[in-house]
Amino acid sequence: MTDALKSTRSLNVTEALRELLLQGEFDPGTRLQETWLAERMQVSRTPIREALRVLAKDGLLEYAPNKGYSVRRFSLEDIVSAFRVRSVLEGLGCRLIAERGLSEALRTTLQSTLQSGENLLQSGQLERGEFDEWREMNKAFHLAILLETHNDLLVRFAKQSRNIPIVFNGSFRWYSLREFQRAHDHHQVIFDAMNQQQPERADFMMQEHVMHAAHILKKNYKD
Amino acid sequence: MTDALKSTRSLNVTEALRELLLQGEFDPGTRLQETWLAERMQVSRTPIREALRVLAKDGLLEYAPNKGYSVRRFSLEDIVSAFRVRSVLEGLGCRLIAERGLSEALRTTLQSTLQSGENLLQSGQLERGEFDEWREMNKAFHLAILLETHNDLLVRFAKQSRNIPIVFNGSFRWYSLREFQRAHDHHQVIFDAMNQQQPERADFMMQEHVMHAAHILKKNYKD
DNA sequence: CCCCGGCAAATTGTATACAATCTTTTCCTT
DNA sequence: AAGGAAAAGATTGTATACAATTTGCCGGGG
Repeated sequence: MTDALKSTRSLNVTEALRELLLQGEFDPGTRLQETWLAERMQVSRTPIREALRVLAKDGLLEYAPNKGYSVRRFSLEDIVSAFRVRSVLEGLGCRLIAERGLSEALRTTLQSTLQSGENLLQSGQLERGEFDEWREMNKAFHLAILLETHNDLLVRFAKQSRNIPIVFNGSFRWYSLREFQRAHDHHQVIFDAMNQQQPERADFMMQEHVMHAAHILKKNYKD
Repeated sequence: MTDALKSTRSLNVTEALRELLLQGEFDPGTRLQETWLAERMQVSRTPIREALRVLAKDGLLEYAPNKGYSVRRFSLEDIVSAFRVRSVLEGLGCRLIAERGLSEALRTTLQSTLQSGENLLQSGQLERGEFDEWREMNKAFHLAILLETHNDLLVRFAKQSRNIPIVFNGSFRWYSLREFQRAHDHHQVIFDAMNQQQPERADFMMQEHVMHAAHILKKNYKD
């Protein structure tokens, strides 16, 4: 029996709370009281406390001994800094893949995501605010590269660097068709560079790609 | 009164346990039972559980719901991968500093650590296995650069990437005088590159510096 | 001999009681 | 009225009791 999806209240609460924080449900600076959360989540303080500690370690909450947890405030500078870190991490991922060459499996996966991107751009749906498919495609592209590196720490850090409210699911809300096209071009060049075993080019273009997203966010984000 | 150093049992246990793990006190794969740890640490299971969860998030322990925690096994490949990640992170740190130029404070700090390195190389103490001062100097050099970036995520990731047993305090045990000299040369070049605002060179040399340490470890580490 | 229910022991997960610390209010002093 | 100790309340930290789940063991059936 495939029971690999077993869980506990503590883990469930952690993910539920994370989602709330990423959605911006709580204003920055808000103090999160354990009893209040426990009541809201319909569990005791024990799993709440474990969740809070984990989320603080993830940088979403701030903690002071004997005083409790509060929602972290992310300045625009914090967010851009996080993008910069992510850019070198994902850049390294591309470099590692390019050095050893694309596996058949990864080539197939990436070509599939590129095709999805192509289709989405043709359909014109992207102008009507239907971002979900694009988001999914984009996530698949970036994650496939990361996983293929087989570098646990790289994957962990790259994932963690996206755990930021408002930004967590991409800044596509501000993308024009032109921007989607540019992102798609980036994806294609990155694929091409890895496919031709050009580590430097793959690394550089991925950094460019990530930092361009940061640039767009910087232009539109009002704090 | 300076009571900024207040703490809790949970935090103390976390750091104590982390230290034990980094020192290799427990064999990889060992299951860490809460009651056993609680007895050994002279506290109840509550702070133990919080510590275990944090250390699992740090990658030092593995966790399975309803089954508990066990000591993670680090293969040589895992360790080298972690070095590669750290190299690009610290490389980015140097790049950022070099781009904006050295602050007077950082220049002073780094020159001080370089002087310490010079003195240690002259004294010949390094051959007698007195690594503590070198370790301290090295840590000060790397940390000063990271902190000056004011990039929280970068600092957090770079610190976290060193949380690996056996390696956590440098692989100086295998350094010959020649190796210490080379490391010192690297430090000087990195400083020079940042001082002359040469981001590319600073980044590259820091990566070289970190990966050279990985190379030495790879040669000597028996698993 | 193997397998596999199922009971018993051990271990983790959760709730709750109690202790320690922090925060707020009160009320006295100046 | 301002300041500040001291008590009352609220909140976090820790221990422990209880529940749920897993693990080990035993015996019966194939």
